[in-house]
Amino acid sequence: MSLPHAILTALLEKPSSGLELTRRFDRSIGYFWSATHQQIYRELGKLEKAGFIRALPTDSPTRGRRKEYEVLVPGREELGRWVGEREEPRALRDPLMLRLRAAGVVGVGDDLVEELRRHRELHSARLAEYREFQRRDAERGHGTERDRVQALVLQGGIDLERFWVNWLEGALADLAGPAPAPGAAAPGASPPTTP
Amino acid sequence: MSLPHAILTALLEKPSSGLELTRRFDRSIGYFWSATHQQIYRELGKLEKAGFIRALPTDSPTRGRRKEYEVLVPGREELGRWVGEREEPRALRDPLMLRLRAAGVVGVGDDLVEELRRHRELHSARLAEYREFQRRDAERGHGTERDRVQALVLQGGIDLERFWVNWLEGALADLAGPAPAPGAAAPGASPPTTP
DNA sequence: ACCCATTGTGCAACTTGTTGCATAATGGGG
DNA sequence: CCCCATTATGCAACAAGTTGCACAATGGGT
Repeated sequence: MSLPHAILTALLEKPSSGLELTRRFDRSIGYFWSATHQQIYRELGKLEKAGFIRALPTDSPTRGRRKEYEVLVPGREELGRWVGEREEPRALRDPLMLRLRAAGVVGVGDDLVEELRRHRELHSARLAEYREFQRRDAERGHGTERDRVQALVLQGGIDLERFWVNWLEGALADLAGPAPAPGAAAPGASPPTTP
Repeated sequence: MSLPHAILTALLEKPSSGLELTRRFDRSIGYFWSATHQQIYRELGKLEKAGFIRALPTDSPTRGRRKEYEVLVPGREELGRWVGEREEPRALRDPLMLRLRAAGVVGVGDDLVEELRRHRELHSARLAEYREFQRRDAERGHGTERDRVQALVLQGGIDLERFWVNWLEGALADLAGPAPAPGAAAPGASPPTTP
């Protein structure tokens, strides 16, 4: 149950409309918690009904109309409670590693190697982007706890991207190196499982 | 749509029953793709209906009875197709970083610091465990492509755990260092958002 | 005045993942 | 022989996340 709390955090950092939140979830917050606009609108509805947030009062109807939300006291309290909770680290779920493992059984094809390269580039680009954010943040210095914490989280994002780039680099080197069978890549080594 | 392919991979590596699969998903495979037994049984049903796997023939009813599955040719083909697919890296979703960021707004409490320490220990323990696997695997050497690929994936797991340990280490140092306000930890710095 | 791309909100249907529970076979201990 | 813990499969209800689409306002271009 993290999405509502992600939204509360975002709204506390800066009151926003649904679309604005969506945009922010594509940037800073989205680096470690992604969400589609649908999820966000739905959750905003629930949070409002629960009395955790409210839409800034406005005249006229709301449909198709920008609606800005702010966090109410109970919302802030709920967030504080949640921050102190105990929760197990969530089990990793990564399709790329899974595909690599599958390739160990059915054979590593050129497509997969290409895909590994592509991912390396993507992660590399993101790493550069994050580094740029870090550079800009550094100029303003981190005085408040909030600044320091955000810097920590950003550092986490950077380290994580670095992990991916390094690991993919190693994987590509390993796959290209030890078995450069001339001609085409060797398909599965064992005969079909089924008679 | 990764779960069915994770199961196909596991079954190709070694034909198993539902419960066995569940166990294996708690170990090697589960390091990068977790699944509960419910998910697995449901998916086994679907895969069988789709003609990708079959239960080894047996007399007598099946209820409460061990049922072993093996992959059929179409299943292997489907897996091969999937391995070559193009897929975007999945957006990260990590509650711990989220909580830290939330703490930047509502204040970093002792509970959260304790939680960070706990996670560091957990990741540290897992790192040790993976290293042990690696040591054991190294003895048998990696001859086949399959062995080499599994070693790569394991290396990924290790690097990832190492990332966590290091980052948490840094975070704890940073939180403990720069602002050791005597007495209790300072709660939220700014006044409530709402009047 | 009209078109239309953009911004913004939202519903509905679907897939995926989780939780709690029910039920059947099996084999060892008293 | 019966109890019961363990192994094993499974249903049902729910929660979370995704996809596709619909619709309303706005503002610039022509």
